[in-house]
Amino acid sequence: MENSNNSDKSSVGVEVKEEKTTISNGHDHEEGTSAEVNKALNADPSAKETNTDQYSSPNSALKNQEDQLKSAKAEMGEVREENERLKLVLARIMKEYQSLQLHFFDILRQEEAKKPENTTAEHHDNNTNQENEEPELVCLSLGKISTADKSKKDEKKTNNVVVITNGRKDHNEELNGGLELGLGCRTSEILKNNISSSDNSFEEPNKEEEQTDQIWSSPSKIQKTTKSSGDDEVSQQTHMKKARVSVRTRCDAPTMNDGCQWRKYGQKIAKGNPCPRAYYRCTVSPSCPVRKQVQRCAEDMSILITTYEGNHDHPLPISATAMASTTSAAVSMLQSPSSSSQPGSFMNTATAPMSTSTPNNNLHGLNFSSFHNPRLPQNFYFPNTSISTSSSHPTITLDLTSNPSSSSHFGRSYNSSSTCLNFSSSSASSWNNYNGFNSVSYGTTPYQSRNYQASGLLNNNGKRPFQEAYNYMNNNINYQNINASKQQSLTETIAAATKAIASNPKFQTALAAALTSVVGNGGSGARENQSAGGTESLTVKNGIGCGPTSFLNRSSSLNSQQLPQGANLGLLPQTLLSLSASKSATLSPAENMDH
DNA sequence: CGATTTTGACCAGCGC
DNA sequence: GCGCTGGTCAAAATCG
Repeated sequence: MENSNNSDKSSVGVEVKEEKTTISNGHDHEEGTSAEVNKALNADPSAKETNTDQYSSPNSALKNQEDQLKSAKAEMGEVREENERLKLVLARIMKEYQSLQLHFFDILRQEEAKKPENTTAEHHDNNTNQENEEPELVCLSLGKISTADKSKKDEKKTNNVVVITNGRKDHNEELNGGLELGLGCRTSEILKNNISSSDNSFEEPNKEEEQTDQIWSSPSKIQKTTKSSGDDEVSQQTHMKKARVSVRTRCDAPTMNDGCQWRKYGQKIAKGNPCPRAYYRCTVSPSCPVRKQVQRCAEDMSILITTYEGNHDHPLPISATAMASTTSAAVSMLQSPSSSSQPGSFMNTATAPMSTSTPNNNLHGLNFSSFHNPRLPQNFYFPNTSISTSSSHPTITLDLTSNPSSSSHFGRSYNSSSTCLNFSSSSASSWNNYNGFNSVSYGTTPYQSRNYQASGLLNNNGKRPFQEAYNYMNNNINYQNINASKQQSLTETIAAATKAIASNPKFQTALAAALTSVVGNGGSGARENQSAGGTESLTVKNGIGCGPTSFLNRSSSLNSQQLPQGANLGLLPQTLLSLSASKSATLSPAENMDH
């Protein structure tokens, strides 16, 4: 629409210009010699008449030109009017769309209200472990009810919690207002800190990257290791808590192979867990600040909790990009400011705090901006997502362990190692692997030669709405093909995906259920608007009929960053698929893969 | 022999 | 200020 108008204007502009040229010629003619005039008159009677008129009225030529100019202006006016009409139409469409969305959400909420008990019970079960481990942690488990730990400690920290609860009335306002499935966050230290440092991240990619760096840097460590770099940086980082991404997976191996090279530098018995916590640092680059902690879940030894911290300062191996993407997506949720005023940016990796300290985009780990174009936000869908806003480190937990009972696409197997968590492959294939579509062994690194196999990484609650939606996506999008043809136009891919998704009632049904679980549960409520550029909100983007799941979603306002942006393995319920055609065309192959 | 792991010591932040 | 806890350091041990 906009383009057509522009072209119209453009053509009009050309006309006017030509007219001016004509006028100019007329002027020249007017100033020509009488001989020239006579010659012209003799040559063409009609011209003679015309020129005679000109002679009879020296300004007649100009008047003609002025008439033409007027007509051109009138034409321009028409074009403007047309443009205005189109704008009005667009506005009306948008209004209607929003209205329909609201209506849709209302219906979902109503449906959800009919079955709150089941949801509550389920949610509680699924989050038991996390709550025990991390009392301060409030779950954003999509499709589930989050339950805060009842301990006094938790109560004291209520204000620091990010909560997404089921169908709370107080969330309705936000929901209605912005059509967002925002991950409400109240006075979260994390968000505040991060947001404060990344307010502009959506507008200025470069700044975002810088901010990201700050965010992901370890304050204490940096103080030690970069004292020479300047007090300013240190002080800045000191008050900025670094974000962490914790991934819970079922894994028999001592550690999960995420494709990166790690060296163990310490081990401790942490309070409340008989299992020692191992500390690893990235050895790909001697100066790489990335750390990870690995610890078994006290309640379920089969669950491995891997916590990533910091951002890589070096290119990452392909095998490491998948996990990086996942964590980046998670971090984006953690770091990006929520904003009900920012439709379309639910889980946008572009807002993640990953910084690209190196020009190389192959960063991994927590430096997600690298793998993906920082300017190209990406959305992800994580099955179980929790955010801990402990004062020390904002942490987002991706629970990939859940429910063994499920089946089908999210199938996982605890007992066998046949279902692999393949971080060595591309994000696209990783997606498939997560869903049990593929079983690919990890790529090995010099020191991690074991063929680690993590099973049951995906939550497989077959009844979980978002998962169903996600399943649908997997079934309808050939990620493998996408991966194989990385150079394929992303536009085509997205278009195909969009078409498939939007046109399929099954997906819509799943989506509706997903919305119910998130929106209907008041998922948008708890989170306050942290800044204008918020990207944490779950936004339902229009068009494609792909509401809350903005897997492919991109919001123009989000294009900027760095946040770590990424990809994914994870399943962020909120982000499945909100497409913007105009943007999709700009996606890179890497992103394509991710999607 | 170089890289990694182990493990006790040390340090810093936080709560009381 | 003190104790607890998390996190890191670094020497020694181990591995390939």
